Amino acid sequence: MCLTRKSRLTDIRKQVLKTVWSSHTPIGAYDILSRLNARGGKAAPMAVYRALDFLMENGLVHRIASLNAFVGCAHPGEHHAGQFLICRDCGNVAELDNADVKRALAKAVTARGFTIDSEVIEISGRCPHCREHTP
Amino acid sequence: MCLTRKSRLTDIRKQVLKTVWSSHTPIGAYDILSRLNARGGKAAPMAVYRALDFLMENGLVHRIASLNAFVGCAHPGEHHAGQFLICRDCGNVAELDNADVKRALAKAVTARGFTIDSEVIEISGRCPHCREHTP
DNA sequence: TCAGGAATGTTATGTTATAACATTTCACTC
DNA sequence: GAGTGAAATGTTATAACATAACATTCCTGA
Repeated sequence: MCLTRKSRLTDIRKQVLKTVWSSHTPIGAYDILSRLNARGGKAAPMAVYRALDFLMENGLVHRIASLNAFVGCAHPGEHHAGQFLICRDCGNVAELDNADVKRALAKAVTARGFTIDSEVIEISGRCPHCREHTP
Repeated sequence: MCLTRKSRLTDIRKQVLKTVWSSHTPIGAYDILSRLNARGGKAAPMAVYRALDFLMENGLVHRIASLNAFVGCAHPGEHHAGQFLICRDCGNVAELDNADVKRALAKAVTARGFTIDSEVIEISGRCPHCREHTP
C-alpha cells in the first residue's frame, strides 16, 4: 500500500477500501455499511463516511456525485481529477484522464476569469459491451 | 413562456420556476418548498420534485449534482448539456456551453467505445469577483 | 509513562429523494 | 354540457444519503 506517506490505513479504512473495490459498480455508503456489518459487525454510518473521506483525500476512492456513490480509483497516486464514464445499463464505470478535455476545460474556464479547485465530470451512456448485447 | 410546445406550465410549476430564478445561487428542493409554503402554503416535497422534473425536461432548470441543488437555465430552449462553474465563495454559478470542451469530451468518450446520454460537468472554483475581493 | 492528537464509537438528527395510491383537473369528443 | 381518459396534483409514509456533537480509545513520540 502506497501509504508510506504518513497516513494510517487502519482496519476500518482497509475494510471500506476492500468493499469498494469488491463492487464492480459504484456502491453507496450504506451498502458498504451493510457489507461490513453482514457478518455480525456493528459499525455506524459515521465510520463509513469517515473512512471514505480519508480514502478520497488519499486518492484511493472517487465519489460519483451523480450517483451518490463511490468507486475505487483506477490510478491511485496519480494527479487526480478524472472523467468518469458510467454505463446506464451495466453500471460499470470507466475512468479517463484525458489531456485534451482538461486543456479545453481549463481554457474555457479561465477565459471566464474563474480558477479551478475541483472538477466533476461524469458522463452517462452505454459501454461497448452493452451496446453490442442489448437493443 | 416558451411553452407553446404543448407542455403545461401549471401554477405550481410556475411557482417553482420563479423560486429557482429568484435565488441567485443553486437552491435545494426543500428550500424551494419552504419558500412556497412561507405564506401559508402546504405543498409536499413530491410536488416540488415533480415540478423540478418537469422543468428540467423542458430545459428551464438544471440540476447541480455536486450540490444536490437547482439553478435556472441561462439559455432555455437551446441544446442542453452545459458546463457549470460554481464559485466556492459566493455560490454563484455560471453556465458555459463550450464547443471545444464538448468536442474533446465526445472524442475521448467515443474512443473508449461509449455513447453519451448525458453529461455532468461541474467545476468548483472562484469567480473573478471573489478572487479580487477576498484573499 | 504519560500527554496530546488522531481515530473510532455512539447517539441523535438533518437533509435529500422516492414509492404508492387517492383525488382532482383539463382537454377533448360526442 | 356530460362523459372519459390522461395528466397533474394531493397525501402519507418511508427510503436513502449525510453530518453534528460529544465520549472513548488508540497510537506515537517526548
